[in-house]
Formats: sequence, structure tokens, C-alpha cells
Amino acid sequence: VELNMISTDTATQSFQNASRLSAGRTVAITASLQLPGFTMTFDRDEEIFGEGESADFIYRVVLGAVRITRLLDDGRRLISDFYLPGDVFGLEMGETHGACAEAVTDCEVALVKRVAVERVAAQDHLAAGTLWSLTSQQLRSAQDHLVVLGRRSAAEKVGRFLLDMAGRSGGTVIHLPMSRADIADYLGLTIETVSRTMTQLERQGAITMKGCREIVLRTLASL
Amino acid sequence: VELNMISTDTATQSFQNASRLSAGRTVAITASLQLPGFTMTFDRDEEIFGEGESADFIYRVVLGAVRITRLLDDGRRLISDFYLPGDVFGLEMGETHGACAEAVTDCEVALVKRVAVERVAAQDHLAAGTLWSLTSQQLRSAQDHLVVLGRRSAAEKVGRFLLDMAGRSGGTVIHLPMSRADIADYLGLTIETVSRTMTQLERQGAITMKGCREIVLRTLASL
DNA sequence: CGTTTTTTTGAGAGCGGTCAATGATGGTGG
DNA sequence: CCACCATCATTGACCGCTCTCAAAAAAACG
Repeated sequence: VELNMISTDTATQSFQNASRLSAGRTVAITASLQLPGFTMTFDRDEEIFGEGESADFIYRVVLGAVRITRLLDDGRRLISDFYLPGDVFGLEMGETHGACAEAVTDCEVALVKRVAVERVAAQDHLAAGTLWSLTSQQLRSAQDHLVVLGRRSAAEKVGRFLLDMAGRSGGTVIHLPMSRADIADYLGLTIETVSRTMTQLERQGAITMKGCREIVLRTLASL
Repeated sequence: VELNMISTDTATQSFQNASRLSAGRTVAITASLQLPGFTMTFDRDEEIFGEGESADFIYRVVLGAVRITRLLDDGRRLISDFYLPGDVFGLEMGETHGACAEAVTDCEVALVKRVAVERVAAQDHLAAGTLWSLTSQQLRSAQDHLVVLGRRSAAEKVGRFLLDMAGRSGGTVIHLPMSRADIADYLGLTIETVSRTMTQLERQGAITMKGCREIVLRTLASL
């Protein structure tokens, strides 16, 4: 693995707000793939990269949450994925990004230059395998999302979503970083239906809500 | 690129019906990635690989069409993708297949052993890049599918599907290899809704149908 | 040519979308 | 610290679209 430092200059060429930029350091894309990079912070709803922009970096969530959105021709919005701390994103693209990444909450993101990653992959076939594997995982995750979106009632969609979020946070107590609008655009429902379904699930005793973002799963079977 | 021949013996270990097997020959996964492999033919609705099976091969459609299906817990079926001649599939999996591949029509498929592909990728970083790129393309295709499935009316879903099929066959005259049931499970609709939507599109003048599988696009704007 | 499968068409009901109003939450400035 | 405002979430009433159930028509198959 080569160790060419990414200069902060290079980074500031791409990002106007250099004050949000940490000094260059080693960033772990995965445990087995560490590269020189840097970190940035983004405010809630701030754009991390836009649709059509050239894909110069690969990203890893350090703190907070990130959503991948696509704008449909009729003005609607679809969220194809949420990324939580530890998740890698920006791989799903070719030369230019096919979707837009935004901060769901204030968040911190680690970046490495794509060319640096590709340079390492060209020399280290283990690293190349890691990249392929990561992309493959995301493909499988997208197909899981398809299953949820495919058919199923609103209750099933919301239930699957909550189970998925619980799985990723490793327990039955969930803190949802995203708004109802985000959930709706992720599940192909309206805000109202998501809200109605949540209260319905609570009345059935399947979940308990402390505020609209703190959710405890009770009877997982009924989800 | 190494040239270890895949013995027909190895193949017959995995496939019972060895009569369907062609002799080993060079198979082009892409133009830039050619490997020793063989071809097989499958009857309509025959299983090419099953969910949970170990992913020993990578496939390329030579003739016919292939569908990737997942069975949902409630017995429903979701089709995540259709593959047409030239398309590569079997990449989206890890150690075991996460979905099932079936022949939509009688078809011919070229196979190469996954380990052979990985062996080449380990030595040839161009080949490794090709694999990453192919997987990445499929990820993007899955995300496009998400957009169609996400929301949209039945008319929009069917319209998008027809436009997509037209794009892949390179014209406005489409031959649909798959049944209404397949289309329904791909779009998250019922057979009846697909059928009704098609006749509705024809009445609007958007398409013309010669039988239920020969479709000509007329006014693309209204799709 | 008869049988089976697939597709089309019809009528009715349920679910989620739409529009609209109320209630909660969070951030800002006085 | 509290009042205010903006944003977000919840709830309600109504309508339209798609699913369901059912039957007829068309196509595929031997």
C-alpha cells in the first residue's frame, strides 16, 4: 500500500468551505484498506455531492447519517439508501455520480481520492477484492430494498424498515436520524401514510414511541 | 490471462444434465475479459441456479432471456432483473447466491468458473477493474429499478418498463420474451393491472400491439 | 382438434393518496 | 427564560387507483 499524502490543497480545490476540512490523515475505508485522506463535516441537509458531479472521492460515514437521493422528472424524490457510521458510499457510481448525497443530520465524513484507491487496487489485488466486495454488498442491499419496495402493504414496508434499522443499530431500541419525509421517500409512501402506520403499529403493541424518533420494538413477529 | 482449461468433468459435477453441456471453449465475459468456460442450454422456466446455492460460476446470456427472482416469505415472487443476450449475471452474489436465476425462454448461457475469474483478476488489474465496473453497472441498474418501483402509477411503471426494453433492443419495436406474470412481479403490480394498463396505453395511441408480446412504441412522450 | 395455460375484461372493495386542519417540536431573538 | 415562529408530525375526511375475485377470450401445446 503506497502512502502518498493527499495534500490539503487538492481537497480545497474541490470544496469551497475549507474551514470544515480536517488535516490529511490515514482513513480506513475498511479495516484492510487504509489510505491517506481527510475528514469533513457537513450541516444537516447540506449536499455532500450532487447528481452529475464527477466522482472524485470515496466516502465513509464517521458520525451522523447520509442519504442518497434521486430527483424524479415530476419533482418527486426517491431515497435509495441511508448510510450510518462505518458505511462506505460513493462506490455505486461510474465517472460521474448518478445520484446526490446529502447529510441527514450534522455529520462527519472521511474521504479518500478515488484515483488513489484505484492506484492501490491496481497493485494490491486484496484491495481490489475489497472494493469489488463492497460494491457487491451494496448491490445486494439495493436488491433487498427492491424486495421491500416491490409490493407489500404500508405496514409491511414500515415494519421491514424498522427491523432493518434495528439490525443496523444492533438492538431493539432505535433512534431514527431521518424525518418522516425521508422515510416516506425511501419506502415509496407519503408522509401521512408513514405517520398513520407508525401510530397503528404502536396501537397494536408492535412498537413503543418516545417522541417520533425514539422507537422500541416490542413484538417483532408482527412486523 | 492464463489459459487453464475447465474440464467438462468439473462441470458435470455441478450439473446433472451433462447432455446440455457444450465442450469447453473460450467464453467472453466482456470483450476485454475472455476466459476458458463452456455453454449450457436451459428449457423455459428451468432453474439456472437457486437461492442459497454456492456461487461457483459467472454467467453470460448468449440466447434467450433470464430472470432473477426472490421468493418472499408470503409466497409472492419478486423479479429483480431480466437479462438479455450479452448481459452478464451472477456477479451480484457473495459466497452463495442471494437470489434464484431462471430461464424466461429456452436459452443458452455461457459459464466461467468464479475462481478462474478471481484468479485472473488477482494478476490482471485491468480484468479486476472490469469486474468492479460490471458490478457497479448492475448496482446502478438496480437503483434505476428502485426509481421505477418507488412510486409512480401503474401506467408510469409499465411505460418505463417498455421504454427500458426498447432501449435494450435498440429500437421502438419490442419483442417481450416474458409473460405478464413476470412483468407484474418485476413492477410490483398484478397481472390484471399490467394487462389493463397495456390495453389502456394502446387505446391512448401510445403503443400498438400485435399479439401480447409484440409491441411498437408510438408516442414515447406519453410513456 | 381438444386441452391447458395465459391473457383480457368486468364488477366490487380496500388501501393509500390528496387536501386540509390541528398538534408537537425546535430554534431564534427579545 | 419565555414568547414567537417555522418546521415537522399527526389526525381526519374523501376519493381514486389498484387489488381481489370471477369469468370469458385468446393463445400455446401436444
